[in-house]
Amino acid sequence: MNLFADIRALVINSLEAMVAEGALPAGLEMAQVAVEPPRDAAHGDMATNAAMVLAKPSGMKPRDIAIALAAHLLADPRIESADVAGPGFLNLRLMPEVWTGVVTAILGDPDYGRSDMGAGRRVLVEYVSANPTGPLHVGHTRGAVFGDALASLLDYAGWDVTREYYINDGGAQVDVLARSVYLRYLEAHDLSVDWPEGTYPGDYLIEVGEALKAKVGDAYVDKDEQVWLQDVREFSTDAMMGLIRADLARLGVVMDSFYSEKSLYGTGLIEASIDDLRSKGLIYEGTLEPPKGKLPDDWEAREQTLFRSTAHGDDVDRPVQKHDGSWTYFAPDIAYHFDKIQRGFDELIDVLGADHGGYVKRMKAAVAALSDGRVSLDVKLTQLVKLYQNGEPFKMSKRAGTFVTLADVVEEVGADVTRFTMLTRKNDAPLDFDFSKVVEQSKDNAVFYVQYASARIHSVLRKAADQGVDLTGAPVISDASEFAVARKLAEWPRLVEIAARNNEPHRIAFYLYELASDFHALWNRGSEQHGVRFLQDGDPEATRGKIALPRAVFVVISAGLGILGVTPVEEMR
RNA sequence: GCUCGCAUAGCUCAGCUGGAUAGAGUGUCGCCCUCCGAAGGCGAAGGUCCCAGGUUCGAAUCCUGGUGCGAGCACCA
Repeated sequence: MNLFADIRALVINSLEAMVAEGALPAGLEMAQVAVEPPRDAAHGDMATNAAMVLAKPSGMKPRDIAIALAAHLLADPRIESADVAGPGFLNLRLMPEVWTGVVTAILGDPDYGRSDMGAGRRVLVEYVSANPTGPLHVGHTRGAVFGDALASLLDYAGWDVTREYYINDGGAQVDVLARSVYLRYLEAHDLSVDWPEGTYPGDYLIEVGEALKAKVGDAYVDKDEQVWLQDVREFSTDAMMGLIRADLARLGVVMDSFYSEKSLYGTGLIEASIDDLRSKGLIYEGTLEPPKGKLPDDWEAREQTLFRSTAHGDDVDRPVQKHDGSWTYFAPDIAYHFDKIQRGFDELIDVLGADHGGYVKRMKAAVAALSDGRVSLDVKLTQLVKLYQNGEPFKMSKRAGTFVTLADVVEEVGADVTRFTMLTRKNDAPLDFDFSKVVEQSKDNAVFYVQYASARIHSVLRKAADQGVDLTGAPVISDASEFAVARKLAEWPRLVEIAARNNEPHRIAFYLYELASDFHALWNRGSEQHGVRFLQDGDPEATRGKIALPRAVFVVISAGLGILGVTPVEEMR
């Protein structure tokens, strides 16, 4: 059930009835008619802009439309009052039974809030996709949490979701990794080595070097690179992906698939994707203009194979082949997205770090060209995470190879706290992550505040059960603070759709905070008004009616936290 | 120089498809525990929604032009 959708349908039906009886002209576009929660609760339960939206196309005054519409709406048993206000808003107040009905509906439907908005369309969410050269760090963590929650959100809203990790195992950085592991391998043989610029001296490679020794013995000692590079490269990337999978597991992130860049080579897929573009007249040999502003010292005009990305909104055309004929990094990316399209996805979402912002236009151009505009690509950029400890910037060691890892963060504060906290900011806003703050038990900390509501609900239900109360009763609500909670619960399905439409899972986190706030207010109301307390001493039947509402709150908190990948707690520790 | 993102209360941030008197936390100042978990609640004060134009019944939101901050700008990924 979606109360806002139901009432909107009622408004539309009423408007159509007005058309039928000649009170409104035929052929009006109703898409802009909205039914929303009013900003100010004093205005009522819901408001519609129908009269204002239709005033111009119908050539009528907003108030006249609103008054006529109000008369129709009042005939519905759910509508208690309909008042014209402001420039032509129609403020609706719903009958108390409607809110009781919302609570009843939630208790009868564990999937309350799920939507079919996605209509089963297939969406691929690509996220993390960190280079397989080391463990995941904080920046990756945000991308992992965001992408995972977004994927869950879209699933909840009716999309057919695939979660995928693109392994950049085809480029030069993997050679660097292999050489670094080789040096650790030599060290494992007690040989002393130099660490040249541009290698990865991280401690996490020590055991990889030792593992390599265990596998091949001294077969690669004092041998030319061409002997061992290919094998060590494969061995190392496998080891790194093992680390990364373990990191993802710590966070509770489970991918549906890992897609290897290397697997693109030798299959003809790169060639096929470029040929596809060529057949559309979008590939040509040419020379790029030098970049404006500061000119690189070694810049010189070179003829390259270029993709005419400007035909699809990019600023300049992009090279897909270097001057020497080898592919640029962009070519396998085109091929990878070509493959996504061929696998039949209707929508693509790439979650990238903000430092990849310059890459967005060309990739959108490629997807638009390859799919002839049929497949959409939305690129979500996650901004930096700044670490703090007690309000002070958290000092990271500058020593090469050491940084704050995902594992460090999760070990320090836990996966639930990490996930929720990283979703309390919009993806494109920088995030301050204070190790002390995020585990603090105060309402300043959204994770705690929401979990506290969950714990209180369980506390009440435990006590009720101890008193022998049947926990399955129908709701009995009457106080304003109870209706406030019910109204907030009614917004849940609508909120899910808004969040999904915008690909913005942070809205779920903010909603849960608001719901928790209304719940805590209700809780305290019980201090003054014993009649609204959940536990009605010596009256099991009354308690039964009162605990229905917190049970419904928990259904929604549980669903919301589920989307964020956070487990609701039953008690605070 | 160009592109993208951001700019909202002292501070940290929300703000839906354009909607009414722009919200929350924090901080400041008042209240509220004989009572289900006070780890909480209620209230007060606090605003040039960066600036200037434009679109329209209506703009924090959309458009144009500025300002400031961040990120990125051929042959690396």
